[in-house]
Amino acid sequence: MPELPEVETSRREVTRAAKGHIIENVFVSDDRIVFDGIAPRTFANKMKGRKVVGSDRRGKQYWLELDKPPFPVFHYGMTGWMHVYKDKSERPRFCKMELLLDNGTRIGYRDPRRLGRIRLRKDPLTEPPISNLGFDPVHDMAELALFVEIFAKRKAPVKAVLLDQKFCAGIGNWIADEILYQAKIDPRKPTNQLTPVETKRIRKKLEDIITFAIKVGADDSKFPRTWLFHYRWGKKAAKDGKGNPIEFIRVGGRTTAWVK
DNA sequence: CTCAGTGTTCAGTG
DNA sequence: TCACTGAACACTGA
Repeated sequence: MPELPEVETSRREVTRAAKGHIIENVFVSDDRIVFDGIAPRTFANKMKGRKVVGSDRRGKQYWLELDKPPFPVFHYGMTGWMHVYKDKSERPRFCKMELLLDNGTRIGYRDPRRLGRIRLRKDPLTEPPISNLGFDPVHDMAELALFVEIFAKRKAPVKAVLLDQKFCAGIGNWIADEILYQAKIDPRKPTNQLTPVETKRIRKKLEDIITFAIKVGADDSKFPRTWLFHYRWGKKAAKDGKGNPIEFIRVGGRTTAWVK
């Protein structure tokens, strides 16, 4: 479930569990895809004995700050998630990495589809992939002027631009659809054809939706019933909260739910 | 058995 | 170089 609010919620849970503790042991699976640019064993060796002092995030990427670099950077892909538990027997299926802390807590990264990535960086903010990201709505929310400027230069469908992490870091498929549904804008409309008023609505909804989703810990049962989110998953004859039919089309290479 | 999926990357094209 | 599009990646579950 990992878009910005889900990743932020997970980061907070992991940080709460790990901050101030020493990593006593590390389990790694021999997965050369999920571990990107580093051998799993090397990763484990670098983590062992380190103390977790904090964490930070940009877009869908976050990292743990240790008492000395390099730091582990996590990206959940489509199916990655971090689990916190006490007993080894709770280690999840498809576990790619597990940190054992000095208080017995275990933090395990699970990723069945293996589209997530674990990396090691000395200074995550200044190195790829994070250095390639656009603004983060929580840390560096862009001014309206920047939205207008970038939208004017592009002609891709507005949904495709919202999904572009070089524009804005953290938006994924459901948030892009939610923004455009609430802003009442056709996802296929090229950004260079949006009016200033439409652009302003998009910016506002983007900020509101992400802020709210984080506030409720990305618990979708707490999302307002007016949000498209609750109605978009039933593929057949889906209707929104007002009974309007939801259409499913393909935009930006993704299934897109919207209401005319 | 087939296909889509809360994401990213890469090849091909303009 | 850049922007854009669509396929590829890898695997589960409907």
